[in-house]
Amino acid sequence: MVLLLSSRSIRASADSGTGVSSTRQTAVTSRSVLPVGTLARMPRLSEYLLPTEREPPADAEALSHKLLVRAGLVRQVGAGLWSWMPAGWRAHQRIVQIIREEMNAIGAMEMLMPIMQPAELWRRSGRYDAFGDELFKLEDRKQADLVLGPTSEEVVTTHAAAFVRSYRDLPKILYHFQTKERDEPRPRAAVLRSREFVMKDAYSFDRDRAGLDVSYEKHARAYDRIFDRCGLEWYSVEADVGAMGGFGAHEYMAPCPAGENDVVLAPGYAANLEVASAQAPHVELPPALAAPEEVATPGLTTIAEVAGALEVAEGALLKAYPVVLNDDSLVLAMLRGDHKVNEIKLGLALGAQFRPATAQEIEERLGPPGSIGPVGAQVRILLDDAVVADGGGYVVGANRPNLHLRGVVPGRDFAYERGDFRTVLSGDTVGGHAVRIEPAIEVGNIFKLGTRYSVALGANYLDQSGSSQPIWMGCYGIGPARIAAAAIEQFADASGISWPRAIAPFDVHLVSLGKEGAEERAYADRLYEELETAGLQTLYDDRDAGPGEKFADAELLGCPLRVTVGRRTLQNREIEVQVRRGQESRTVPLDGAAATVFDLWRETA
RNA sequence: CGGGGUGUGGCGCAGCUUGGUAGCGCGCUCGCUUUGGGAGCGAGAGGUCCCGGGUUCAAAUCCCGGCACCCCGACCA
Repeated sequence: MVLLLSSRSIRASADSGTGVSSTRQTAVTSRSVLPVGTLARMPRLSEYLLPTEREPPADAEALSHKLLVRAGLVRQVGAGLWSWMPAGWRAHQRIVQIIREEMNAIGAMEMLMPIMQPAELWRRSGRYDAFGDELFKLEDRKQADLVLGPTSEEVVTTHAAAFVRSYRDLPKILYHFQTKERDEPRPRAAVLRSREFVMKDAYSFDRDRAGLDVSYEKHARAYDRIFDRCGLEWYSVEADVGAMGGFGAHEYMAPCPAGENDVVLAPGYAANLEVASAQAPHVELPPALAAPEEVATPGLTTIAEVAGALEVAEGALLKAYPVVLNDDSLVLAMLRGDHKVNEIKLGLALGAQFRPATAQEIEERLGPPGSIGPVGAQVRILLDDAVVADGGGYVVGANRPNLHLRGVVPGRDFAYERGDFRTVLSGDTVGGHAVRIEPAIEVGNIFKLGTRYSVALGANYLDQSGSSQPIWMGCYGIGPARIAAAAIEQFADASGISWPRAIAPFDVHLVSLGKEGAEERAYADRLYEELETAGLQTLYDDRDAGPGEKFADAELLGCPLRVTVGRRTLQNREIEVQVRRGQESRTVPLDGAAATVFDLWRETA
């Protein structure tokens, strides 16, 4: 019953005040099928705009891109600019409604802030420059600087500064669904990464860090419910707090082939590859020598070449990664030859911003690039945790041309600090379990901002002792379009999309076979009314088209149930119901069909 | 920003090397037939060949410049 009610509330919001429904009503009325004044109904396909295509666009790569276009859900306007077609927008709106309900359930208040924002706010927060070229900038007729908001921290914090006076005004959670504008360097895969997209962004305001933790937890629970209700396969992972600083962050990831992030997974463990840590498998080392021994490696500069020539595992080499910090000091990061530097983790390990050293800096301070190493180097050395000192000897660069050293023992032959800054590899372990790494798309994130914006924009309150304190903030985003794309990626099959029930454009795709005026049509017309009355949002394919075309379109669009009214089953006073996910069909009696279909619908995923 | 690629009817493509008045499949319109897996026959409509300049008697085709879009990488709340 709860499901029924919620589906009705979605329908009401999806249909109110749209041009589509009024156009449809006019069309329907002119056909004298429904009396004037009847509640807006679900569409008949003969009157609906569902521009399906037999072939995907030539430039589409990702499955969700191909299917979104083929199923008539989106159309491209420009690079990273997409229109949602009516059926696609219905799916999007259902996702929005789920998010809205769960946000409201944690006491968040929906509002709306403008896309266009004064540049001044962004200058005050420091992000006018920090955001870089991704920020759309423009001028109005008075030459005042404006930006198109990629997000709304500045605006919402400004409001908080104006409205929050006392600790009694806190906590608060505000959110909106608003179009975001980002001049992405590389839009891709239709709505997966676009330059303009709708985002739900929420902002929490608390008295202190403990309060922020509570708001953050509320969002984490709301997000769990949102992604579950959307029918996605998902997990939350610890995330990099990034350039924005902050006190903690989680990303909500939906695994799918077109995903842009790599996620490291093991039982009880999930992390973005950017920050993941794991145990590396042991590597066989040649025995340590009494002292490092020079070995000629003429012309050999890569790990593979040196390892091959010396007949040792690549992991028995130590790779040197020289970086220069802000204070111009050079640090030599050393890790196993078979590992790769993770620059985000390296930054965390160094506790400082850095850049790779230039060839000239390497030459001047260490030796010839290609055979640099730690022994005798007069620089700070950071040794990766995966480099173990268990009696074996490593091969390292000698800081002289065409020479390496072997039998090298860290600690004995060079001093070092420890750090974890390598990129986790498939086959590494966490808690004894091998990790797997899979692509995923980020569908949402939660982020403890702290006081960065409140301090910059003067959002303070008076605490119980009457002293002024900055508000503690968190921000929480979700991209409905990405949820739609991820759902398509996760559940599509060879025939097309297979929507999770809760976010499908329609609940039922009703197909009537036989031409206009045939017996099947009369039964289908009646069933259409009954399905609507039962509370099922039904797309009725009443077109004068062949069965193959109708079935193909229904499976492409991917509503949870396809109901077919055709002569073959009608002979036995039955209709056919196909469950889209798995494509299993069954017949059900014509009498009471709507109720049976409703029950079947409730059982779908 | 680096590398690669593509722009020809609504969609997918051929034609370009070797210049000569633009073609195929699907879709669309009309008629008839057909109706449980993108059906058949017939008749049609629809194109500034991305834009600008140049060469030439003649440019989709050759040359120069530009724009747009896609893919890989870098970047990315």
